[in-house]
Amino acid sequence: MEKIKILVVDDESRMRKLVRDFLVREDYEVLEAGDGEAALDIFYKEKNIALLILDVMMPKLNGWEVCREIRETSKVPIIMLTAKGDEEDELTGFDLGVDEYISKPFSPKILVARVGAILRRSGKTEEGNILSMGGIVIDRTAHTVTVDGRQIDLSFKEFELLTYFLENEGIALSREKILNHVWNYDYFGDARTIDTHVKKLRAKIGEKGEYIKTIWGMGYKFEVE
Amino acid sequence: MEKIKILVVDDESRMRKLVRDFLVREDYEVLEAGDGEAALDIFYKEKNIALLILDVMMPKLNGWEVCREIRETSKVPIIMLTAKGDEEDELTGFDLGVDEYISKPFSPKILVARVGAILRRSGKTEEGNILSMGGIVIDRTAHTVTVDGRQIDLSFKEFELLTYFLENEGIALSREKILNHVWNYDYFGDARTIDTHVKKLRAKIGEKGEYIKTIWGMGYKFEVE
DNA sequence: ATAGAGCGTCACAGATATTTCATAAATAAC
DNA sequence: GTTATTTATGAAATATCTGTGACGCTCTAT
Repeated sequence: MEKIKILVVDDESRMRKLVRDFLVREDYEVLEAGDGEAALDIFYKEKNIALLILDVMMPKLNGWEVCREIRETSKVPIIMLTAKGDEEDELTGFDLGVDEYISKPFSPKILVARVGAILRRSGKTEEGNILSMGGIVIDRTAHTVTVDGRQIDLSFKEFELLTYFLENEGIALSREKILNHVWNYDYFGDARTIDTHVKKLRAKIGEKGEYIKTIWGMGYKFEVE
Repeated sequence: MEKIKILVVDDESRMRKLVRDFLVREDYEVLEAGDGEAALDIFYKEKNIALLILDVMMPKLNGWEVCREIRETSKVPIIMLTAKGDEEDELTGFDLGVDEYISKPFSPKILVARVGAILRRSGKTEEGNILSMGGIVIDRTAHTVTVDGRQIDLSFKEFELLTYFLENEGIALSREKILNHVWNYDYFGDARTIDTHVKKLRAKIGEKGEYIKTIWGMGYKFEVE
């Protein structure tokens, strides 16, 4: 099983190292960025980053700016680090969609505990890695899918696509959005390739295929009635 | 739309009242319990409680015990209130599956912000992507429209057009303006096509079609009497 | 080397939406 | 009231989009 990836962004390498050490001890995989721009680069390039730890004070793009940018396209959990225990800052953060807020200096134990809690909550942790809806069960850890209890074989892309649909139940997804998430964000190909995968997916999940609805002129939507 | 229910548990009624006041102001529905047992009673009896706010120090069952009990059967978000800024307590809490941890004395603003953040995270709050007027509800996220609760099917253009109308309620819109916004800026066709779309829209939304008013010699206006 | 799976592309048919057009109805101006 | 202009309507003509099967490319296991 792959390790859970955490991106730590801080301009002080000493601080990054400190955080990294504690996280690595808990068996996370830690990526580092020294400023906001680098953070965005890594975030978009690297797939499956489970959590961001962002320092507020940084050159180029500060923590809030990175947060805002990321939130345009992703719901990845974000923990903010800030030097002051300033209440206003904290409020700004929650508005932007920050999940946690830890003020320096912090105890590493607290950091680790919060990281654990937040990952547990977002279902990205070893155990609770199951997505289930309308009789479709996706076990991300085992990389298996069952429909009404019967296991079905999906290719890698099909698996990713179905997962993306389940994660966004009830939300209309444009082809572009799907491409950006299931394929690489800089994928430069025919959007119609999605159609083909949707077709196969629908065929493989049988009657549940109806849950994948076509929104004419727009894209698709997964919806369980 | 029903209000979001929050259960506040604290043995000090003064504290409950304080918390309640701030939450009610944010339009949540607040239930109260004065001790752990009462909390469990209410939690199991009442349905759809979206969030628990638990004081740690309470008679009968304390906050940790209530939390453990609840976690046997539910993943409802839990915020813990504790008097001391004790780190050990906080760590205990995260292990038990506490979602947030606020130490007294706290600023009500922070409380409200965290409640908002946690509910947003758990997807219990309807995102602000809903336009509603005079019984017409447009959910941009799901790309659906309901009229008096009944869902209706709209084509892409119809959807865009209706959205544009709702966004500009009470404002007279020239055909040119409509073309520029709903169609492309460089659309190179007959403005009469709007008439056709308006006709269809009116037909599809039934009696509410009267809200789309014709302004003779000028264009249209969406207005709820 | 070969067969097979996965993936992306393409073309075509069928489905659906959009636009245009002719005509009827409504409104304003005189 | 009559005329000129504007809008509503239904139907027909276009345009656009999606579903589908086929094909080729790449990678992997044999």
